[in-house]
Amino acid sequence: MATGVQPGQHTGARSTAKGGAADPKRARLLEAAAEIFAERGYYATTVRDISKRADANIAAVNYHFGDKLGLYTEVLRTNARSVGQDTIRPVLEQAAAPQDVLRKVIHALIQRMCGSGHASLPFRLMRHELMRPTPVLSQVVDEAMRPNYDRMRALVGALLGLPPDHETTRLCVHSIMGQVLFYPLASPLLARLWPQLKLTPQRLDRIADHIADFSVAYLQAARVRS
Amino acid sequence: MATGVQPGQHTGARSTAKGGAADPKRARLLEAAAEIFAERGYYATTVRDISKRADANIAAVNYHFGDKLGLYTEVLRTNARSVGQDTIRPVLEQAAAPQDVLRKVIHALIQRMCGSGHASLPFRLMRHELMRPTPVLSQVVDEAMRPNYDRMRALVGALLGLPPDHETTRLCVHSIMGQVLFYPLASPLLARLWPQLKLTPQRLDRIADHIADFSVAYLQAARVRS
DNA sequence: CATCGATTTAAACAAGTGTTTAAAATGAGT
DNA sequence: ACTCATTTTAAACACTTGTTTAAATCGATG
Repeated sequence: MATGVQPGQHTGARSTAKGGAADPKRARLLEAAAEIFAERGYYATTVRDISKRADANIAAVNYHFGDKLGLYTEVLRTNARSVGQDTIRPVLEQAAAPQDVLRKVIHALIQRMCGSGHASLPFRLMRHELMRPTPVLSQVVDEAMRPNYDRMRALVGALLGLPPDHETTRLCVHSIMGQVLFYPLASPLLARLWPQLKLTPQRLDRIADHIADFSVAYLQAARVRS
Repeated sequence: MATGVQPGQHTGARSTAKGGAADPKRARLLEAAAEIFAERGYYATTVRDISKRADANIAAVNYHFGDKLGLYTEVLRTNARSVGQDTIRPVLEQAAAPQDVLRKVIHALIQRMCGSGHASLPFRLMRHELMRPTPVLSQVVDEAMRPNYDRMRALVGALLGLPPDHETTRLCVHSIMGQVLFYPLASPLLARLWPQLKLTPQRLDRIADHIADFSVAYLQAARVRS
C-alpha cells in the first residue's frame, strides 16, 4: 500500500503538447476494448485479449483504469452518448410529419442494431448490455435510452391522440421496440427458424418498412379524434 | 483409461423395482440442475452449486452425465418437450376462430415467458437459451420452437389470406413474437424505463390484450380478400 | 549526467472453473 | 460371509480469470 503510484487515477499530466492524442497507450486500450466488448460483451471479454490487441501489458488495464469494469465504464459512457444523442435523437427531433419521423427512426434503429460495421459499434455494445446487464446498465439507460424512450412516447402519443404517459402509449412504444429488438436480440433463434434469411441492408429496409406498416395500422385505427 | 466404469453411460441397471423413481440421485441432480439452470442460465451455473443443492458430491455430475453439458442437454430435452408440445401446441391447435386462437396463444406465451412460478420453469430455460445460446440451441429450436413457429405461420397466414411461407406472413409472425419477447428479454431495460410497472398476472393479461389488438389491427387491414 | 516521478514489464498471486483420479463405501447375488 | 460391479467420496489436477507486485524502463527536469 501507499506505493506512491495511484493506479486508475494518475495525476493527469496529460495533454502536454498538441491537443491531439494525449497518452496514446490509454487511447489504444480504449479502442481495442471497444471493439472486443462490442463483439463479445463484457463477461466474455478478457483483459488479456484487450491487452494483446492494444499491444500493451496485462497490467496496463489496471494501471490506466483501475480494473476491468473501470475500462468498460469509460468505453460505455463514450458510446452511450453516441447512441443517445448523436444518432437517434436528431432523427426523433426533426421537423416532419409524426408518421414520417416514426418510419425514419425505425429504419435507423434496425440498420444500426443489426449492422456489423464500424458505425454500429455503439449499438452492439448496447445490445450486449441489454442481453447481459452489467453494473453500468443504469447509467447507460439514463444517458442513451430513456431520453429517446421519452421522445418516442411523445411521438407515439401524438399519433394516438393520447398523453405520453398514458398506458396505451407506453404499450404501443413497447410494441414498436419489441418488433425492432426482435431481430438483433433473437437472431440466434431467427437464424435457425429461417436459415435463408440474410440481413442485407436492403432486407433490413424491407423489415423496417414492415414494422412501420404493422405499427401504423394500429396507431391510425386507435387514434382518438381530437 | 479402461477402468471398467463408463461415466455418463453406465450400463443402465436402472428400473430394478417399482417403475417410479429409479436412481434417485440422478433424479435429484436433474431436478436441482433444472432449477438453477432456469434461474441463472447455463454459463452462470456451476456444477458445485448443482451438487450442493442435490446433496451430491462434486463428481456426481460427471459420473452420471459425463460432463456439465451432458446434464444440461438432458435437462433441456425434457423441458423442450414440455414447452413445444404440452403447453403451446394444444393452444395453437384448438378448433376455434383464428383470431381467438391468436389471442389465446399470445396470452399463454406472455404468462409463461414472464412468469416465475414452477409452471414457467421450462420457459425460463428457453429464455436463457435465447439470450445466451449453448451448443444445445439447435436441438431446442427443433423440438420446442420450430413446430410452433410453423403452426403460427399457418395461423397468421390464414388471417392474412397468404401462404405460410410468404415473406409478409413471416414478418408478421416476427412482429408478434417480438412484441411478446420484448417483456421477458428486455426486462432489465424495461424495469429502468418504467419502474412503476409490476408484472402481475393481471397486468400481463392487459399487455397480452394490447399485443393482440395491436397485431390484429394490421392483420385485418392487410387481409387479402379471398 | 543524475534524479525522480510516471509508465511499462514479467512474474506471480488468489480465486474460481470443470474435470479426473484412486480409494472407500454400498449393496445385491451367490 | 464373500464377491464384485456400481456408486460415492475426498482430494487433487489443469486451466482460466482478474489483479497485484516489485523491478525495470522511460523521459523530461535540474
